[in-house]
Amino acid sequence: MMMDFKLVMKLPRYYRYLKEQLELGSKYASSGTLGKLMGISPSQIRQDFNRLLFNGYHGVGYDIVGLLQKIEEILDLKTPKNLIIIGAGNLGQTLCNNQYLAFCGFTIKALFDVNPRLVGLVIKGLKVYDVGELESYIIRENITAAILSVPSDANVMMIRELYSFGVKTFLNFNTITCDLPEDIAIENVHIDDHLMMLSYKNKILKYTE
Amino acid sequence: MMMDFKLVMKLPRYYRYLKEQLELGSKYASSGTLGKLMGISPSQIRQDFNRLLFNGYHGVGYDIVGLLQKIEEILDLKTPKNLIIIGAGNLGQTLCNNQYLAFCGFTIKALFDVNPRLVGLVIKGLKVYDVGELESYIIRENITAAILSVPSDANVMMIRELYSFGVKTFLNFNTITCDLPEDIAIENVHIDDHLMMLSYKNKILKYTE
DNA sequence: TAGATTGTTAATCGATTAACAATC
DNA sequence: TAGATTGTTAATCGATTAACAATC
Repeated sequence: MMMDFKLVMKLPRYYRYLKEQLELGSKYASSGTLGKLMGISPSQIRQDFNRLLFNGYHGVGYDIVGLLQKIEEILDLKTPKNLIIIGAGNLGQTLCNNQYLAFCGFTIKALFDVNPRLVGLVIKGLKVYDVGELESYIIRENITAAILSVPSDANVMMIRELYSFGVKTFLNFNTITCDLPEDIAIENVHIDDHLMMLSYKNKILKYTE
Repeated sequence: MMMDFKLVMKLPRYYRYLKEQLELGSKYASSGTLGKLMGISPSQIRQDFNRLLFNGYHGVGYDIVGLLQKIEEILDLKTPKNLIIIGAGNLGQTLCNNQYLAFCGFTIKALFDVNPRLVGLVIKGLKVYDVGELESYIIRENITAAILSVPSDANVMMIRELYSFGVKTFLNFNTITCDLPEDIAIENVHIDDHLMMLSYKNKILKYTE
């Protein structure tokens, strides 16, 4: 069964709210209470969970743990995936601390950089290698995913190189304007878009008060 | 006239593609070519631009510069806004280099941190102040926006404090589960959601090849 | 049992697409 | 003029909401 992408895109948000409810001590979440928390209608929640083929209990609600597991399964969060971070600058170092990487099944194996001053360092227990060692390292350590935290002018070249070494899954922070191969899994974090929306929200706030 | 939020949310993406076309030397973009580039239908583009009250030229297309200006106006990108960064760690330092901040009208005025080792430093030409100086600085320098790059446990407290000093516009990188005041403009960057989607895309790629 | 909430069908709403006359 | 593309109306599609019998 192929899951509708638009539904899948909603799952991380559901996951966050459900996790919170669990941590607050709830065992079940009803579409009513969850809907109020998330600002969506109970109907929509029931429709969505139905499409996940996940059943609740009449008069009670949905089992939170089961639902979290269901989402973990769909998103494949519990399958281990070896990942490297390209670029050991500030952003790369920030990501070394990210707790969600491990939570989503990504194990950071190493950092890579072109800067000889950074190569050889150990950051948060992770070695920084020269990008020249990428190919052998990727094959040796079975790397399947990479985070790009390099300057934008080096970004696409780096993706192409990694792709040629067999890495096809990328978390990307730069705007990409050219075409990439079809068989790539790329997730883009568009900080620029967020800043534009921040500007808009700031404006609306200013004009409504 | 109130602009539909769902339409506004599409604008940053339109903006990126239009900017690219301009830089490649085009003066006009037709709904056909733009649609092919963006993977959406020409009809949808014409409908959207119509709703922006922006007219094209029959047989030619839409004036790119004019359209960019229209979007800049709606998103209020050209109004100067004074911003501070809370947290001078790796993420805070990364953001000091961000070119889009200035582009969206945000001027970084200073950094703030609790760590005495960082206070007093100058990073990318920006002074790092102690958080104790927040109130006076915000009033003196007319700060209206802040980026939160602090550990998640300090995040909400920091927002509340800044809010009490009059700052109501925030770029936030942590998951917030509690309620915040109504009159806040907050834009959340959910790295955790992106990582979950990356995991899903990785899975789909694996199963389709 | 009474109360609460699900599961599911049907109705509504909004967004996307199709179509084509109008226009440069 | 012929060709291209817009502007706009109508048709379609999908997602959201409403409603309520079924169920625990």
